[in-house]
Amino acid sequence: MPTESRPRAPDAESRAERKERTRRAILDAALALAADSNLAAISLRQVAKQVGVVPTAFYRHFGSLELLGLALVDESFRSLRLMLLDVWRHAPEYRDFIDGSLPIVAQHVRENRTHYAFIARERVAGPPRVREAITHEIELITRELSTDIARSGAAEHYSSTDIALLADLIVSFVVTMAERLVEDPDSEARILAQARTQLRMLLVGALSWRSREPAAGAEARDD
Amino acid sequence: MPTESRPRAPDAESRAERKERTRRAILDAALALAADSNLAAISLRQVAKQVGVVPTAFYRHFGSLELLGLALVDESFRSLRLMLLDVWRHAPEYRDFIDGSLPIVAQHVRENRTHYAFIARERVAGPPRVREAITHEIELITRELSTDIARSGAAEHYSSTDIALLADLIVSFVVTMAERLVEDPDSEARILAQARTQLRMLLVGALSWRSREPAAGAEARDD
DNA sequence: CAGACGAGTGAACGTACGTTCACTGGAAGT
DNA sequence: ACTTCCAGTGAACGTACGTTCACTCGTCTG
Repeated sequence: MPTESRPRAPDAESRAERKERTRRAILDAALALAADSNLAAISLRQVAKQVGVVPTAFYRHFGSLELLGLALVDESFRSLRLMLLDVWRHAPEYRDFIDGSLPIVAQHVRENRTHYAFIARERVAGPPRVREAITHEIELITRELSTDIARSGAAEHYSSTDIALLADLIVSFVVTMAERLVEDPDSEARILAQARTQLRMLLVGALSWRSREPAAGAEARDD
Repeated sequence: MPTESRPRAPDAESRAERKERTRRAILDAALALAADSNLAAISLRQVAKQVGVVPTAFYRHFGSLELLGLALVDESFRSLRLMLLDVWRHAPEYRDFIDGSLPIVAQHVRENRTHYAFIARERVAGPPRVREAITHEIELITRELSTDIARSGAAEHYSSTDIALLADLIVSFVVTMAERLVEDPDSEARILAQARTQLRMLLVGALSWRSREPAAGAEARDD
């Protein structure tokens, strides 16, 4: 039996399509409102008004504002992880890692500014469940970076716990950098240039801190 | 002429004293409410209720919630700077710097948890003016750390701009650490131990990243 | 001692909030 | 064709919000 018995109108949307469209509109409206600086906790009614729908309709899609927040966290980190997969795949060498990865991260922040603004805000000021979800996602990324560092063999003389600490150091720094890019998008070039130098300070030093002789590429610097 | 013409009751407060007491109570109540996880923007009425005063009385002390926020930022950073002065005075050597300074910072966070929680939250989620004030204060601290690093001669082969970047790296890291201490006070020991190692990774490496031979104390490590 | 001052009061305003409930009307299922 | 389903409606609820205003009444001042 066919799913739709009367596919008369070719440009018409199915009921499921319309629902998904409204759901997306709610997510986007929530992001847009979260990007505005006023409130950390966004208002259900504001979201509904922006979507052009009555407040009650919200509950057809999300049981509460908190669940909407969790959905946004999920969505934000899904795209972020895709980006990171791409970064790590194309970064076998550390000199390349910094110069190659930072612009990709910056581009992703630029193209998903509302997501990052939401995450940055809710990470410290959101409802507890949302905060926990964000913290957990960042921990997962740190863990993945740890295994990636270990697999790359860049830190042979590191214990596994020290590798984890190094990964945490890098992730924390990038989180801070992303926050700055969100806060002041016009200064992207300056923020990136500074972060490039700082990450090099951090990595070149950290990768040689336990060894007596410099690690591979540690003393290579030409500018 | 005496300020008080009839000092009859010895335990009675002057009008100015009572006003100051209420002002302090408002500041404390606002901090206590900001420590709770619910709202980034605290409510004037909640503050008044906690103080045990009618909402209108608030305006005798602060023109708006934003001005109250700015007062709290001021107060928080005043005590923070006093602590930092103490830290920097007793840290002429870098090995000592880490082991000596981190516990002091941790103690200060522990003893002023509500202040730090307020700053951490409002830094990214507060009203724009409050956010700017916090950013500015942190920049001032970074600048002071820069001059302190330069004066100490620890980074002779650094350009002044690179010293500023190093200082920013350190301050950003400590801000992140403070946020974690606020979020999870029970893990203070673990957070501190990890931060100790990470700061050593960062500093030992960074201080030698431009020089061919290791900087003073860079290779000293015994655990 | 008498008047000015000013911290705190109490009522009232308009607005916005989250959530509930019964409902409508068109698409989906049979 | 007839029924079921369900995204969206609209009114209503109780509560909380920031801000205003005229006021009290103890303290300070001249």
